Amino acid sequence: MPAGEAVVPVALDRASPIPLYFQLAEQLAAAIAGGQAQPGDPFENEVAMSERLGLSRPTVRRAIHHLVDQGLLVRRQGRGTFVTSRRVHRRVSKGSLYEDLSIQGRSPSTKVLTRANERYPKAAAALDLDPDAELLALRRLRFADGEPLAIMQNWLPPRFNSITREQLEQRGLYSMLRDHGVGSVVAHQSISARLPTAEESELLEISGRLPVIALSRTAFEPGGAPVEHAEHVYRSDGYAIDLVLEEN
Amino acid sequence: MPAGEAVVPVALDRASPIPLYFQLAEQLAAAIAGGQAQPGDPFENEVAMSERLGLSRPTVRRAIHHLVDQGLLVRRQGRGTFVTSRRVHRRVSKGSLYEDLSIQGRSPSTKVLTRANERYPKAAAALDLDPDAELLALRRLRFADGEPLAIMQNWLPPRFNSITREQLEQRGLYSMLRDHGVGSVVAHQSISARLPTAEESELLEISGRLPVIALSRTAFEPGGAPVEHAEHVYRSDGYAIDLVLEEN
DNA sequence: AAGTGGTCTAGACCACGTC
DNA sequence: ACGTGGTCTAGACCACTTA
Repeated sequence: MPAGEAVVPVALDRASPIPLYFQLAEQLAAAIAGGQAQPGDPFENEVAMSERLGLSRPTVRRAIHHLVDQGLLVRRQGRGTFVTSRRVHRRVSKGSLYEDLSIQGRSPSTKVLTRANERYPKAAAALDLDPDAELLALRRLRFADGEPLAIMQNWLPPRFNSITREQLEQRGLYSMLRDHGVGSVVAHQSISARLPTAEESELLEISGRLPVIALSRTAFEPGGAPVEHAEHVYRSDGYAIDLVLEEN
Repeated sequence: MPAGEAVVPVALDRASPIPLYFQLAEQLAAAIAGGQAQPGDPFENEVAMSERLGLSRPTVRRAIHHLVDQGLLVRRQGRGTFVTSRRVHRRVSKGSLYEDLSIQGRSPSTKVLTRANERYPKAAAALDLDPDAELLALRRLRFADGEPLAIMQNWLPPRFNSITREQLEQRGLYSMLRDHGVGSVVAHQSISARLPTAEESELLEISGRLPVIALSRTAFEPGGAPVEHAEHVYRSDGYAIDLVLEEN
């Protein structure tokens, strides 16, 4: 048994409605994030852990598997389980979809330009609606430290009509969608580049020949129902869209 | 029992080294891909399936969970399991990292411009090597239907020095890495836009004021070892980088 | 009330890598 | 030979949805 083996103290609450495997996974993740288990350290093996915690081995396996999915742990058959190098963690990166801009250390803010019902056949088609259907159209300007950064246009099906300007300013679009029962989504996103239109140049305060990043996205609920169509335009100077991807 | 319930014929080989849950998952996925189970169709419930196939319920659960991860199935507690709308499938999209350009219907080809050992402190730093370390540097030009599309520059640690020009032309970089024992990777990728340099304009045959998409990427093995640093430049007219993302 | 997925147990045997 | 993770079983009980 190596001296550096990470044995994480865990407190389980069997009365809690939170599943045991999830309680365990969260506490192990916290130990890794907190540095109690360093990258490269061997992790306690699952048989020992199940005995120590009074859990069955499949339950412990499930918790560990959860962390492997997030990139926090690596398992090597015949060798053991190890803490991953920090930069392989995919845990945070899932959020990259809606905070995909690198505004690190800058204070972000959003201004709602318009909130209206309008027709836009292209978005309606993406949302599986009649081309003439009225959509909820949102147009927002995104700032970092007071400088304009992006124009965000979103079109939503009529079922989201109850979303107000004030709610958007305060809480963001995807927080609102959650209130409407939208849990997880899968989005198809397309990124390109072009020169800005006159209107875009004005809103983004672009003077010279700076190109913009154009992002088009349609998001779907797991069942396949379209949730949102977005067309965003970003300034390209000093900003980039960061992604964490995996390939198997 | 609804009439449209999808009951997929499955043939399992218990003598095969391929795990049962994986055999089952593959055959169910094939049935969905082949249209035997249509989007929205209710799927056979797991208890019935385990009895029909002579498998334990956890094994069947594991196969189904595998397909849920790929976005092929959705499960609703108390209701059942359903085939997902086609566009929510994440199954294929994993490959988006290395074929992330939409060259649909166009025949791609690659020309190796240079293959050399050189120093490039920025890439060396990304690869956790000494700034003065010699790296394997690859410079390739990517075509679609004979038109130049992208300049691809990659830097790799010395352990990949055995990769030759000929292998690259024929089989692509990531196929080579696989031969060197690199299975899955996690990549941090940054996408921006700018105007091309004179050299880039020439190589990509850009005449006017067309911006380019600049992509920077560093890929890591699960254990955290850096595998590759890439800096790619794409023409932005008519081309876009397509991604499938998820948010939970 | 009935049927579905969600969780959990307590074992078993196998495959792989290291000593 | 030993220890590791990988697979699999045959049950059990709970939570949620629909009728």
